[in-house]
Amino acid sequence: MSRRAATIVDVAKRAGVSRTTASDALRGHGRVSEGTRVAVEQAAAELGYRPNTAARSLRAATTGTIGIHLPEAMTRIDYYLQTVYGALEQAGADEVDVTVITSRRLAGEQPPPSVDGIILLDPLADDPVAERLLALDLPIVTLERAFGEVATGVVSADHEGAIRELLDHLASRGSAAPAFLASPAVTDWGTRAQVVYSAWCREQRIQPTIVERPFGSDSAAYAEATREVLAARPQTDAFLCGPDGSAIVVADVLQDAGRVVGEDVLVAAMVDSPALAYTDPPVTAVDLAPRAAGALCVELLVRIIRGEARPDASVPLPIEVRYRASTLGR
Amino acid sequence: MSRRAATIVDVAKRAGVSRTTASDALRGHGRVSEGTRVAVEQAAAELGYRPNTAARSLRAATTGTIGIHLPEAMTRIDYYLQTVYGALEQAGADEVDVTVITSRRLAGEQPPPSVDGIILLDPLADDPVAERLLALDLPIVTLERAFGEVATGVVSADHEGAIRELLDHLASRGSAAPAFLASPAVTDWGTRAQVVYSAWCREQRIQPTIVERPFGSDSAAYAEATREVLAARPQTDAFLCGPDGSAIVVADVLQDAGRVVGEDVLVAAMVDSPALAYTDPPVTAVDLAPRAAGALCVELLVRIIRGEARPDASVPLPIEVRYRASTLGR
DNA sequence: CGGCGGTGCCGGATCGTTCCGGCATGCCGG
DNA sequence: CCGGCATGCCGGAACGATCCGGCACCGCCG
Repeated sequence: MSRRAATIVDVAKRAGVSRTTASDALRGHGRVSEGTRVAVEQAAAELGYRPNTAARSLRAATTGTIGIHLPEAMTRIDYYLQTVYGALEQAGADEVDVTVITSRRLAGEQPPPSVDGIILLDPLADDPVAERLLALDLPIVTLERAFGEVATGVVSADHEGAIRELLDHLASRGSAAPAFLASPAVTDWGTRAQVVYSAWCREQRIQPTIVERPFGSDSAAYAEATREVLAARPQTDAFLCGPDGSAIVVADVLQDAGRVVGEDVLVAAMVDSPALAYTDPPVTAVDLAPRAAGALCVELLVRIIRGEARPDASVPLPIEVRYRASTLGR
Repeated sequence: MSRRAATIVDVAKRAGVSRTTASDALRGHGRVSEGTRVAVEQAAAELGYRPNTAARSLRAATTGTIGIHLPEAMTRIDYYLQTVYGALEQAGADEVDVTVITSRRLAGEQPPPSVDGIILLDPLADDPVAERLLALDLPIVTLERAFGEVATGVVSADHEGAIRELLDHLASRGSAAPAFLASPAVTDWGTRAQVVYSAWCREQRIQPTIVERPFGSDSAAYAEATREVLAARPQTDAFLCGPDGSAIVVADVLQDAGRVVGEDVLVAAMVDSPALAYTDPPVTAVDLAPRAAGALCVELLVRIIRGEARPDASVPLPIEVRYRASTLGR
């Protein structure tokens, strides 16, 4: 804005040394006497010197920035937004910057942003953007889904275990016919959930009831799905709600239909959110620990970039069921 | 990862021209014959050439990246997360990258990320991070609050009008003693809300009832605040809920206390969210259009950076009250 | 035929930082 | 007194893309 920013040469001149010495002094490299170091530091402070990141990146062939991508449909889903913030916090601690790569950003002719590595949040099975990012030949960490062909770090949780825990819990609370409002199989998580539910029903010799709605559907779609289940299978005595935000709608529809949630019908959510603890009744849900998920992704990616972890390392994400009145009664 | 990335020189060699010609051909500058241009483009495609952003930035003294900062306490608040995503979407359209600057990122010794401009989301009155960013002497756009000393672009909504509309609405639905669960005066928005509520009460000759909780409080705090109001002023017949997420809690506490929301007590929220449309009853709220807010900030900042808008330009953000059963009855 | 303007292409320099190697200086031990 | 070595500092080069100015060539016109 005002005038040209100070460069290392300006600092060097002011301290009466060469640019090399100034650089060494500030960076703590090479051999520099104590007095010189102090003089350079003072000169830098006086000039408000800030190293030019572009020059540094050019020289170092590194950017100090990582990219994080989340599928288009997910930008309205609280879970993913939380994940991104978990990542941002960890990135602050690891001293790297984060550029969020939206699908739109990669749609045009523009070259992809230059980053040292990329995090893919639960990539959709056929996401063309994820494909393009994989092709960049950079260190990659994915949340949940490992790609077969390319070696990528993976952070993943034991969703199977959590979902089984929920289903067992519903059964132990007397449910004989739990229905499943499924998230489509376009995410690894969604796919695994469907597989687990089916397997569990088979083991329990229970007739499965699955109703599915597209990813990122609105509340109306979930309401309608609930009514569909009630109409088709009136004996349904529990709902396992997959999509983020669907449980509130399901509970609402059930109450309107005269059912008492927590008493004659149970509701459990596969994705916890702050709201679920304050609905009436509060809803049992799996805390997917999105903040931790984001943080772990960054941590792993940074270690891979720094060569401290194998590029195909795997990190577990602890998740937990929060039991609430919707499955426990009042 | 594999081998060295292709540079413009590699492209030039392969196309049998000089690096200048190659650059001109790809960039559409200078004078290049059609045949040469095609040859260069093909060579670039074959080599998977991607221009080095650092080098380009160094040369151009520009980064093609903007920073967006939101106060620490707000990273758990859906409204701001949505705003960030609105900004990201617009940034994709404007072909700029976005680095999210967390407070933590600026806490250490690390130099701030180099960006062409910065967006400050509703900066807290005394946020040291915001101060540091302002000192960078870059184009700045703020959401809501204009800083006196520094010329910054501003995107702002008519919150006063919206809050007055809510209060008038409550009064027209029979409320004689609306209480205000206030967000603290650490944001411009919070401050303006308190001023409007007080002024409105004075005009209506109504005794104001304000209860305030710190920014980013949890649900328990809002629940306790609600009970505090009920105890102190039992004649309270309406709640105006400031903090994002507080309305659900307030409504819940009121129901537990035997009040019927929408009938003998009204609830209105100053911040809409998807959940509010699906609580029981749905809650009247101001749609603050966070996505649009973020998009407008980016649009304005980009125009300022490109010299197409004055650095102290001001852009209005349209917001709207969504009327629902919590103030309309069933 | 000489000059002139246009076309197509190119070399050098530049952005700011960092690193490699080297040059003085001074000290010490043999 | 001299060789060896450590210390403190510095110049040149390199990272990759871009821009300025210039050069060679061609055709055309007077």
